[in-house]
Amino acid sequence: MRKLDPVKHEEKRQQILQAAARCFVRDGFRGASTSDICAEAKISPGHLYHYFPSKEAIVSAITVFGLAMATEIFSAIAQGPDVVTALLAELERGIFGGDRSKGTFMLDLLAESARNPGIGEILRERHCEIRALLAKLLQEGQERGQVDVDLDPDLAASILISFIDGAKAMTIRDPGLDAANTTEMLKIAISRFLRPPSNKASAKKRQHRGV
Amino acid sequence: MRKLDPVKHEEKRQQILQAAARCFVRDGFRGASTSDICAEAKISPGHLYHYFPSKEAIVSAITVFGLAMATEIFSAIAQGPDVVTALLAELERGIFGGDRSKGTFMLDLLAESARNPGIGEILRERHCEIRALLAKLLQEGQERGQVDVDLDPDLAASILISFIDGAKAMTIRDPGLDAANTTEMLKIAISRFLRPPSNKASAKKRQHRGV
Amino acid sequence: MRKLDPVKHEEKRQQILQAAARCFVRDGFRGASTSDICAEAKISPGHLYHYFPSKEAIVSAITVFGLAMATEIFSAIAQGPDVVTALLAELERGIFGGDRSKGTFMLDLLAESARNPGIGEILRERHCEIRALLAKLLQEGQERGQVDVDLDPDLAASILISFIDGAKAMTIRDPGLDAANTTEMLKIAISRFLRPPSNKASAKKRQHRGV
Amino acid sequence: MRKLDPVKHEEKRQQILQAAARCFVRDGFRGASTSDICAEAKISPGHLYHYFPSKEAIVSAITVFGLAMATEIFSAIAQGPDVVTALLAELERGIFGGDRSKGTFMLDLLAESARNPGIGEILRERHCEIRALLAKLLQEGQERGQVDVDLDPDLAASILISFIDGAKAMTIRDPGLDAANTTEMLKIAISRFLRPPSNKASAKKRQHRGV
DNA sequence: CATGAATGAGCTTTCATTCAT
DNA sequence: CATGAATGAAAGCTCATTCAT
Repeated sequence: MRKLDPVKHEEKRQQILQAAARCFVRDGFRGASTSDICAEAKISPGHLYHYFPSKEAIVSAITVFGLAMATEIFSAIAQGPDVVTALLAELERGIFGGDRSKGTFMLDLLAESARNPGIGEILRERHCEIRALLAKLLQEGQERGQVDVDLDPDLAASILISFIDGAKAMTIRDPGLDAANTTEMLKIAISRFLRPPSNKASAKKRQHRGV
Repeated sequence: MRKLDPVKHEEKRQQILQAAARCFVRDGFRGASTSDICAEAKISPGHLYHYFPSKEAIVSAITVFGLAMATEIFSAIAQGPDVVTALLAELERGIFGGDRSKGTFMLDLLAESARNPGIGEILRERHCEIRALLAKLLQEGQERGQVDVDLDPDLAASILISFIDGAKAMTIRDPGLDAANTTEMLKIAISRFLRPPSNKASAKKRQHRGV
Repeated sequence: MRKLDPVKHEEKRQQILQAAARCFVRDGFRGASTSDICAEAKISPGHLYHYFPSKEAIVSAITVFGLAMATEIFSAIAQGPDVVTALLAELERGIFGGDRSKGTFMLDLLAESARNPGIGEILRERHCEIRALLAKLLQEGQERGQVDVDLDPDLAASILISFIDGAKAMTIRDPGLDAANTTEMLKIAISRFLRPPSNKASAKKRQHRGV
Repeated sequence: MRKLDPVKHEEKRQQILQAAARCFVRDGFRGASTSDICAEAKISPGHLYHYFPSKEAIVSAITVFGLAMATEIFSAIAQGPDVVTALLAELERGIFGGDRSKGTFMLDLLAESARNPGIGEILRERHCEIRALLAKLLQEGQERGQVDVDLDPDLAASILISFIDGAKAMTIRDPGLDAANTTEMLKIAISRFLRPPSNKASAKKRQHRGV
């Protein structure tokens, strides 16, 4: 009669993780209790510990999951023809569109990562993946002449990711911001940042003059 | 009959606030308990409530204080000759220099602001001040021909602030980043963003083409 | 899958309620702490909140329970042949008999009701029930000629209940009172209050003279 | 310069006591804190202990004071021509008139007396005084033929006081009660209780028949 | 006389976790 | 697999009281 189906087990685990994600997005890692998660997942408190050894483990799993999704999104972006266009689509979709509390969740995750070594390590590992993806994209852009070859792809990727993180903060600091205008301005910033200088020589000169 | 030193009271209040700030920087708003704060401030648990009516009030006061400091820094920046230089100095000093946990604190504050209406309001009010300061700086830059006149100063200011927020996240995502290289790259990003297009006509064209 | 015994849950709830009742009787609503209740019920402090959402809820439940018992007692009284006899039996049993601290509990409940709106509402609702019961009893007495028909049953019932409340205060004011003598005297007071005037005409006259 | 005027000291003590009384009437003995009392009396917490060694002492003093007032009132009553009239005047004034929270205060005091030996003793002592006053009044009534001589004055006095206590409970149980109607009904109850039987012989018979 | 700073025990409540069934 | 009873530490906060000035 008993089913020790590992597939079902994993399925349930995922359901709980989804429920936990909703709680964390809503109330933050500290603000959401295991009780909240159990209620959201419609399971008993004891049962939660059948799938996860601790709340920390849930937080870790969510972190892994959340960043895996980010990686996926960036993978999808990588299909697009143009880095700038792709990044902006992501910015518009993920930050000004729909549920802004996901942005808050990311900030929460970052803050948690800075204090919780376990989470921190996960973040850093996954960040490297994402950065590598973006760096590769930039490199391809450089090869196609769309991106300034003077920019170190890894470092530029880090900066671009920081722009995305910052944009999440922006919606909190100033919720009244117009999405279209802001995206347009971000587009200018990013495209100017990446675009090769019109005059190749000027790039060198600019660095020397320190503008 | 004599009213005993309200100065001393304020002094102690500030001491407690400093202690609370250290706790919040270390453990976050949720992670730090009133007990922790009392221990750090070397006072008894009951005495804390002689100076603050609730933990929330302490969080508010810290938020006000922290953002007032940010405003001050930006006021100081405004003295410098050049927006870009000033912003970069701040980025280098505040983010890569010294105590990076202050960056984490800011992310915590942002996340808290998104969920705690009281804190949110404080943040938004102060953000407006800071943004206005920066916008004025940009406007002056535009008048001096240092900044692209096509950029809306308010919106550009918001974006620049988001870059600073993002940079704080960057140090968490990638603690190994070299400060000098990263600052240099940020300098490129910011200066390219703000710099007037070499050819004035091209600016107009850009808008028409919608690039 | 199986829904585990809601009967057991209710049983434990009742046990805790009994323990709380003992604490409240002993120390009053304010004087008894949740710790006291937990100790009396032999459960851990956290577990109390598995059964009741707050101390206030326990107070409410106890109030409901205590007044339900009072209603029952009055229902039982209503079986007796005679209002006066029944009331006196209750007075003797409940006030001078056994545990006088239950009287104190009732005074506590009354004082709490005056200040705590939630408890107040419960008291008033239940009081109406009890008063109605007693009023019906009086009406039947009037029909049988045992009770003065000039007395408004509702008002007279209120007065009789106030005599019972007052009797509880009496045992505190003067613990040395002899139960038999006092009951006898109360019997006189109540029976004279309710008994139809020997001369029917005099009743009318009394009202005209306003004595 | 320093005034160790014992008169002023006593004056201040009384002021504090008045303030404490207002707090206790409003919030009860347990519900009112020493802080509340200090705020109401406009003194500092430390200063309170210059006049009273503890909160308990304040409660005691208030108890003494409150019951002294009650004694005074009954002394005043004793001037009137008729016990029943006097009692009713007091009932109407003190219970249905003005501030009903004073009734709640009395119930609080009774409950406290049952649990706090110190307060209990004060109550019982003062109660004896009041009862004696009332008993004397009743005795005089008996001598004048206004009161049934078969009633033991002390016991009847106790019962009458219990009616007053009960009336205080009545206003809590049923705040909508009409003062005039209720007073009228109480008048009937009290006057019938005390009034000498129209036929002296019938009194004896009544007791034997057990009506 | 008077202030208000300071204490520390205790309050109600929450929470992550464990255990018996 | 699943429940929910049970725990105990810790949270934020209040309070009567003491002490230095």
